Amino acid sequence: MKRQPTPDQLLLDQQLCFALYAASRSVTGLYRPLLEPLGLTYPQYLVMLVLWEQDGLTVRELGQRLQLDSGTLTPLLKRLQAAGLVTRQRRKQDEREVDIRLTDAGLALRDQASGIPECLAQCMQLPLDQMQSLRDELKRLTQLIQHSPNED
Amino acid sequence: MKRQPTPDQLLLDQQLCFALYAASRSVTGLYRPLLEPLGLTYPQYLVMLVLWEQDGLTVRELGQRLQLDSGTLTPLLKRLQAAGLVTRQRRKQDEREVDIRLTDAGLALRDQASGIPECLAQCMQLPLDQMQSLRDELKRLTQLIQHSPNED
DNA sequence: GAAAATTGAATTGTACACAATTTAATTTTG
DNA sequence: CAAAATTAAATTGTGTACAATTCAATTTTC
Repeated sequence: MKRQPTPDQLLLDQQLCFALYAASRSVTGLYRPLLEPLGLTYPQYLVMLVLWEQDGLTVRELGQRLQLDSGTLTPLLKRLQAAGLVTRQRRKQDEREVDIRLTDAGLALRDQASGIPECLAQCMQLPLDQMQSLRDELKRLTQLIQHSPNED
Repeated sequence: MKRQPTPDQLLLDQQLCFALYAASRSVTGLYRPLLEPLGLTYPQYLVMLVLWEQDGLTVRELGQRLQLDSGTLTPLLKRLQAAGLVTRQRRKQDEREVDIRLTDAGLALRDQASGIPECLAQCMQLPLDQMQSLRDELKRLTQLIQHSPNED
């Protein structure tokens, strides 16, 4: 009455998906103590990265950049607004769109954040070129998935 | 009065972390339609993978395997219990520990899930050897982070 | 140009993540 | 062996994710 063994493909350690999931949460965990002094969570930090790069985007444009929908972004942006880092305002040209803009405090935070990437590279103990090639492989994978027939 | 440009290291597309975060959510999205017929979410599927491999683990042991804490696992396991896939029972030897065991239905679900890994490999459009090497790089990264002095 | 379709945010509801606290059971120690 | 320390789950509270719906503002179409 011996139970069938689990086929190899269902073993946790074989799964690319779990390796991704675990690595992603691990790296987010590295950011936590670095972002805490800035009063940001990791997804909030991503939104700030986008805005530091290009200010005055709509919720939709932020969502395209980060692959997040309004159900995630709306409450997140309200928290950033409550923290005094961004403003939210309906656009004159099209009142359906909400313009997200950095406040002075939001822009100023960029200087405080500027050391984080280097600090993280240290924490990861991974040579720069390996980090870059891993990053590029992951970007390629994401592209493949999002342009595949299953995801549209 | 031109604003300072954002330094390269703060650009979203430079970030390994964002590549990881986006890839992880993308891949989870591929699972969603495959898991929906089984009535499982992706983290629930991971728990089932562990139990199919080794039944009768405690919450703590599951947490070690998946790197999740009881705050995440307790409600998730209650949902799996409500779905009739697992049982939760205090251990006789040590009543602090809760033993998680597959029901017959939980074990039977393994057969339904057996096609998923292959189906996913197809979806990802990535050669098997590349999937494996990417997986191993990610596992190495996770190891590095978890054994680094910052994470203990 | 008004009805119909589309679009962009917001809202609602479910399910993670994870820090922090609580509770109960077991171990360790004086 | 009893008080103190430790451990394992559960609970509480905050913040994502994301599907689905709603609502208001535009566009399209007849």
